[in-house]
Parts: sequence; C-alpha cells; structure tokens
Amino acid sequence: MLAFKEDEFRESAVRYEGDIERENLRYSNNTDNSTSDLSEQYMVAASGEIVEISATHYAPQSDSFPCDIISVEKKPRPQYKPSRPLLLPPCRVCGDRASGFHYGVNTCEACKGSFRRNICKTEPYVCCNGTQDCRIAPGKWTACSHCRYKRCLEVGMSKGAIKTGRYTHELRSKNTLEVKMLEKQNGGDTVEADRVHDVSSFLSKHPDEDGERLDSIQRLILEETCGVLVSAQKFLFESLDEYFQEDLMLKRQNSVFESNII
Amino acid sequence: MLAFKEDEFRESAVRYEGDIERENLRYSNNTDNSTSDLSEQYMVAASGEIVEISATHYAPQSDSFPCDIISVEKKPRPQYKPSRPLLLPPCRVCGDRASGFHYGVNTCEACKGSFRRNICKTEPYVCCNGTQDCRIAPGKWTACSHCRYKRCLEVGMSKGAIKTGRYTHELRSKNTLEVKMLEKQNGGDTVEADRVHDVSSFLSKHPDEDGERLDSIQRLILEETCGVLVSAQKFLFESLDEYFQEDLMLKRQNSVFESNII
DNA sequence: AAAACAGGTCACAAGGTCAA
DNA sequence: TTGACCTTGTGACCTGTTTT
Ligand SMILES: [Zn+2]
Ligand SMILES: [Zn+2]
Ligand SMILES: [Zn+2]
Ligand SMILES: [Zn+2]
Repeated sequence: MLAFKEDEFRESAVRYEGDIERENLRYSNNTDNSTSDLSEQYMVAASGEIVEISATHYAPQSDSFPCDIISVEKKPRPQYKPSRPLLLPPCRVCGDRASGFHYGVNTCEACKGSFRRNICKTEPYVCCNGTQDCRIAPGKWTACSHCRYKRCLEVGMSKGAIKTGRYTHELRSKNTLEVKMLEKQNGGDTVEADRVHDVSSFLSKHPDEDGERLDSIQRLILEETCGVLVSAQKFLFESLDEYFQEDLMLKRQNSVFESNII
Repeated sequence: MLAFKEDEFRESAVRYEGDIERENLRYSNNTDNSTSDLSEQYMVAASGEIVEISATHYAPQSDSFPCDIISVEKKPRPQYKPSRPLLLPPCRVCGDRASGFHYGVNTCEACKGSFRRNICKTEPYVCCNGTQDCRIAPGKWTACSHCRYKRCLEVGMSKGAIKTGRYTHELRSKNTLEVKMLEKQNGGDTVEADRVHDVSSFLSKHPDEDGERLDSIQRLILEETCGVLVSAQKFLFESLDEYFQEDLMLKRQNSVFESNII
C-alpha cells in the first residue's frame, strides 16, 4: 500500500518540525494562552463553517477527533452539525442581545416585536418628547416607540427582507466573523482560550494502541497536515492587517494559486 | 515537482487550463471584463455536450471546490466528466436560484420543499389575503403558501414528472442553452454578481474613498480567503486516503513547507 | 462510479399569546 | 403596551436510491 519508504518519511517529517516557515507563522504548539486573538478561538469545521472552538463542543464523543476536521473513522462522512449556540452580533436597533435575524436584521426580541406591531399599524406612534430623535438603548420598557420604529427602518428591517429556514454555512460563518471582529475591536476577550485544537497533542494523549484506527504513518501525516492548516488559519487571522496594509495579500494569494501544491 | 506526467493530462487539459487561468486572474488586476460575445463562452465538447468555457461559479455548495486550485492536482478526470456545477435556469416558481430539477421543474430548494409538504396535505392552505394571486418574487420571502403551491402546479410540478438519476447530455445542454439565452436577454451579469471572488476587481470597483469602508473590505477579504482555506482543508481531508495511496502526500507537504506562501 | 433527486431532518424565524 | 415564550411553517443540508 505504501509506496514511499518509511525512512524518507521520517526524515522529512523531522525536517518539518523545526522548519523556518513555522517560526514565521508564529505557530506555537504549547499551551501558552497569552495571545487571545481570534484565530485561537475559531476554526474551520469539516462542514466548511467557521466555528468557535470550545472544549465542551467536542467533548461528548470521546472517540472522535478533537477538531471535527477529521474523523478518525475510515470513511470521513462529515455530518452537518452547526456550532452550538448561534453566535450573533448584538441587536442593530438597540444594542441588546440579539435573538435572531428578524425582518432582515439581527435584532432582539423586543425590537422584533415592536417592529411587527408597527408595520400593521394604521395610526403611527408619536415621539414621546417631540424630538423624533430619542436614543435607543438596551433595557426594558425604555424605548420611545416612535423612535425605535424609525431606527428599525433605518437599519433596514422590512417584510421583504424576511429570511426563514436554516442558515447556510456561509451566513453562520459571517455572523461568527462579525462577532469576532467586534470582540477584537472592543479589546474584550470574553471567550476563553482553553481548548484543544492542537492535533498532535491530542494524538499523543490518545495513542492508537491497537493500530486499528490509523497506522502510524497515516497518523503522522494527519498530524502534519493539521498543523499546516491550523497554522495557516492562525497566520491568516493574525496578519490580516499586515496583509492589507502592505499590499501583500494579493501577491501571496497569487503565489498560492501559482504554486501547484495545493 | 509533482509526480504525474503532463501527457496524461493533455486530453482534459484544454478545459481545465482555462479554469486555472481564471483562478489566477481572480486575484490579478483585471478590470477588463467587457461583455464578450456569449458564443465565445460556450463550446461543444467531444461528448457533444455544450459546455461553458469561462464559467463563473454559482454560489458554491459544500461539495464543490470554489477555488479550483485543487483540480490541478486531481487525477485526470474521465473524458465525460461534466464541467462544473450544472448550469440551471432560475426557479420557475419564485425566480430564485434553482437547485435542480424537482418534480419535473427546475426549482429552488424552498419551492421543492414547499411542494413536497403540500402534496401530502389534507387540509390545503388558504391565501393569506384572499386574492389567490400573491406575488411570488425572487429574493423576497414568499409568505403565502397557498399561492406558491398554486404556482407550483401551474408550472407543472407533479409526482408523475419526477426524474431521477444522471442527466443525459441532451438535458444538460438544454439547461446550458436556456441559461445562455436568459443571460443574453438580461444583458447577463446576474450570475457573475452571485459571489465576489475576484477581490482585486472588487476593490478597484469599490474604491475606499473616504476610508470608512476599509473595515468592511477587510472583512470581505478575510471571508474570501477563509473560503479558500476552508475549501482546501475540506478537500484535503476528504481526499486523505487517496493522497495516501497515491504517494503524493509527502511531496505535496514538502511543497507546502518549502513554498514561502504561508 | 458518479451524478442527480426524493424525502427526511431540524435549526431557524414569523406571528400569536399572555402575564407583567 | 411590552417582550419572553410557544406553535407552526420554512429551507439548507444530508442520505438513500435511481439512472447514466
Ligand atoms: Zn433591540
Ligand atoms: Zn422619540
Ligand atoms: Zn423557488
Ligand atoms: Zn396568496
């Protein structure tokens, strides 16, 4: 089955370990959690969705890989399992916690209900103080109905923008990214970084003694491959600004496409 | 660098070459996308099928690789491998993007599901406003189940019209031609706008004059790049066994590490 | 084999309800 | 009047089957 020699493999595998590119990637496989950047908290699931990495998320199935990307089973039939609680940016109207995508906008239950009642109203509300410009802040029973509705329209809520049904992976990922961006902007690292997305440490913790699930070489390959991809992701997130400012983004993308490796 | 010989690929290379070229162009500063004659975008393959040459991707579903770098490394495809995702005219019921030929008609997933639920319903829906003639518009959510079902029947959906299995070349070509005609009628860049893959052309088309939209553009780039990464990762793991057996894994890994792209 | 679809699944949202 | 909760319909994705 194996066409290559194991010696060759080991040799190259060793070489990878200390590879310079790794250093450039600022990839570290230790558990140092000093950097709470986004790339540590999010990863790409097998479904293609960008998901939050959390220990609990992957805990239930002890036999499966820590990072959905691969299942150790023979035929990796990736099953669509959306990341647990949908990550949503806050209500675009009042800033409260959004409950979903209502009438085309991420809003809270209150603003959703308010909008629903208003669109079928013949006699519109009047502003509580006549300024037509009340501040809409999170909190219950506080908003001026007129100005809240006004703001609903401003942010684009409408019957025509209604979306129902499941999210696409793309939309889910988009929400995740937006939340991520916001968190980064606010400097607040609400999400904690105690998770296992270091594949090799997982593998070493869970040795395949019987050798039935994977033979050793295959495991090494998996390890390496995961390493590359995780690093790439990490690097991507970390260096977004740099890419953009240095105008290196496109050049590097070109390199990716021009090289026939991937 | 790679193990395969180019000769083996010559046969299929004609079509793939264009693909690769297009992928590379995606990130180059190609602002010249004049609407060329449509006949230049289609050709008759050896199989007799009418295929699209400079295909634009539909919003890629999870099973297709949005950035075709992968196709370079894949084994030579069989001659008859249809090009790309099937080109389909829009949903005949609501005008949205069709997902296939359902119950005898090209429809979207939503209309397919709606029809399915309705045919086994004993108590039919009633029109939301009694007119029996609600407008079914693309992009807008179709609120009235009754009128959607009515339209489903009008365009000929039925259990008896079910088709399963692979497409014949005739049917494929018919779809392709229909799409071509529609695009010609509409002046044709509906499909192209489906998804922004060409980051640089997007950037040049949407200059950030005031610097305020920088954030959103950054996000776009991030999303796009993530898309590529996601796809690469997904494909990589799905094809792990294949890679392994082909003895290409290590060579490619080598390339990954040796290239200075990541 | 690979490509395509029917049918199933279940995460989502609209709209209704009712205690506060 | 509000907004948390409930019911019901929706649609993106998946699986099994059929067809080429
Ligand atoms: Zn709100
Ligand atoms: Zn007011
Ligand atoms: Zn439709
Ligand atoms: Zn109606």
